[in-house]
Amino acid sequence: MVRRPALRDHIAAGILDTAAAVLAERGESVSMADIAQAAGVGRATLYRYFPTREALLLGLTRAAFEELSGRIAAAELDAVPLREGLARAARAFIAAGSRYAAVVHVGKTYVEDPAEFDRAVAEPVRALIRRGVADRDLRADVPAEVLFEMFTALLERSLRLVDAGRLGVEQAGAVVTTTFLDGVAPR
Amino acid sequence: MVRRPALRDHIAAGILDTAAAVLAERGESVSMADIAQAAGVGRATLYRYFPTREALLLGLTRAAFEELSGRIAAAELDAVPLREGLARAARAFIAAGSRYAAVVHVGKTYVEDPAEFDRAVAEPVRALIRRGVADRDLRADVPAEVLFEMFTALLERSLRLVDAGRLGVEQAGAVVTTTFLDGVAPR
DNA sequence: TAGTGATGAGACATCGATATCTCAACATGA
DNA sequence: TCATGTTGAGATATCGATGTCTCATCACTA
Repeated sequence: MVRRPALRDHIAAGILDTAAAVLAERGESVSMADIAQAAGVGRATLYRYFPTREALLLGLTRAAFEELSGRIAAAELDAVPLREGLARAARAFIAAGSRYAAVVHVGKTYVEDPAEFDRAVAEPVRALIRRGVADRDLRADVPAEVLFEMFTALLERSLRLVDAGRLGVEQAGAVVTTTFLDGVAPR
Repeated sequence: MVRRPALRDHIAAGILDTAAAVLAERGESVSMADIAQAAGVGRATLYRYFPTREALLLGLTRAAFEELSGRIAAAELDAVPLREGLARAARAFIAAGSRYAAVVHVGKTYVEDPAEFDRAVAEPVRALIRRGVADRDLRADVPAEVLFEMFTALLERSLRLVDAGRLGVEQAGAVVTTTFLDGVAPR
């Protein structure tokens, strides 16, 4: 049985998806045995695809980076008004789902190139917020960095609610954007 | 040297404070050796005060519960307007500092009585938000549970910024309350 | 100063997780 | 059917962390 490389890649991707879901749900403490069981493969097989735990985490963050950087680039955040940009950014992260959630859990320990990750994923959102402050579309009494942290805080919590089935994908993006910009008190 | 029980308790409290700070900063993966070193005591001494890791985590969540439940009770959230209540709740959690942050990191795994913790700490805030929705002081197009999650998301992120020295204690409470209620776009 | 008790350092056993290896069973293609 | 290659299960070595123990040292007190 000369299994095609494509099939092998497909299986590896499936394992990564499962690993992302398990990591996002139960945190970094999940073992290789846990991941193998969740993915429905033997532990030895898991090691054939990812020779070390580190390799698996690197593959995971790599997949998240590729998904997120692509979506953020496609969102063209610098070409649309602030509100639309924030909505697009929120949808991009929420669409990445547990891939991004897993990276948040694990931290940037296993990101291959943290500077590149920051440049392609976080920085466009930061730039959008800085522009909002400069255009007086955002409060200037709080540093733009703090506004960025508040936005990602809402985003990450919404993502967890989506994964837990407590919030729809469509709603999540809207809740994040409107809460961030307008707050939850009726105007 | 017949050391007084009071002194022993004081040392134990100091160890818990250090453990809370280390856990809040580096997550649940910190070892007993890490905590002992951070607290400036020998590893054997640490085990004399807390015979197991579980005992230490239990002591930690217990201290956080006592601090938080006291502050929440004193805040009398049901006796003040919504905005003031949210501000008081935010200040209560921020004042607890790394004690609360550590519990967030560890989860409720080591909370002695999760139901009691919820009743005395989370539920008063939930009730405040439900009242806000009922009084039409808060948006009704999103479940109160989701509003609660957004509030705690902002709160926990602000707490981390305070611990990291990127936000002042006074500012943090104001940022959480105003962002949650009014958003960050100028009205 | 002598005695009591706490401390820190280090040795040690144990446990769980990572990582490696072998082997029997199985699926696919010739 | 046969050969090839993949898989799962289990045995094993290794490693780090937990938890236990001893002992020399030190601080405080009588």
